[in-house]
Amino acid sequence: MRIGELAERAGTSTRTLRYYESQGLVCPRRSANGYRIYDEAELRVVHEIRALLAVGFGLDDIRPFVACLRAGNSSGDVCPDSVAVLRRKLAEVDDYLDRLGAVRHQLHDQLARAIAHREETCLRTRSRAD
Amino acid sequence: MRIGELAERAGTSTRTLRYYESQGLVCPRRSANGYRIYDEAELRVVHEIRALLAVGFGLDDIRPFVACLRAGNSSGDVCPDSVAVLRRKLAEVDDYLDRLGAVRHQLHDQLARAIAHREETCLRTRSRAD
DNA sequence: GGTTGCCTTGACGTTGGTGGCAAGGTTTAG
DNA sequence: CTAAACCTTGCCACCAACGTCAAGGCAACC
Repeated sequence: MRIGELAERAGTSTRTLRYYESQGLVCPRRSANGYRIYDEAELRVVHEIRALLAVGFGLDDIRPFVACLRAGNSSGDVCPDSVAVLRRKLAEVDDYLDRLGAVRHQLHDQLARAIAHREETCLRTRSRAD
Repeated sequence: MRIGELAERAGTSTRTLRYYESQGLVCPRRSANGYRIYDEAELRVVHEIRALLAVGFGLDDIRPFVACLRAGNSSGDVCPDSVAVLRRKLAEVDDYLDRLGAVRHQLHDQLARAIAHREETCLRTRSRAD
């Protein structure tokens, strides 16, 4: 399979696939004329990459998962390095959830105060108009 | 007050203040030699900018708050445009919290499955070693 | 042999909020 | 007089994951 077909089957672009290759995530062999040739396993690798990217991982975080798949495992999750990344990412997400909750709280209060202030001003304006 | 003093008092850099000016958020007058001259009100404006940036706003979102302060209000929050931005941002944060919660859930499951798979494999390996 | 459609590499653009440097003018202190 | 400490404008670098364009090679079909 050449790059165009892989891109279509993986739901991405040829540019993206070449980028992943430049980042060492996929390593296709080349045909005599220099075209990239991919096998079915690479399709699964690209799917893994896309899935993890969608969750919010960076390409660096994804590298262990790809290595795990390429080592012959049925899932990219099961190798120690992958598990370590999963743990770290879970902790990061928990941390971010906390901070975002605090921001939500602050925004909520700020909004409530602003609205209260506006209604108060509005009432004063009306009473002056009476 | 000149740019260096304002930067120090606002806890930021001169580079940043010049950037805010290029974005139309602060408009200092100039002394005879071309130096930027800021008054105390600008310090409060910069504090407002920094506070909102810290919450995750972009400079575009902040513009109404600065205009509100500059219109003579004691708080940048109380003008209609500011309230609209606060509402929108609160909705965005709520939305992001939802998605991040879903991601957390998925990560948690993925991690649990990976660990279960590893323990299972480990048991099989041990039983073979017996 | 010309067109079409693949493929190649290379290089620049995007987004936001700065950091850093260059090359120069100003002011103040010693 | 000069050194230090300000200030000015302007431009490049950064991070990430690509998009987009350029200039060209290769393959297949009419």
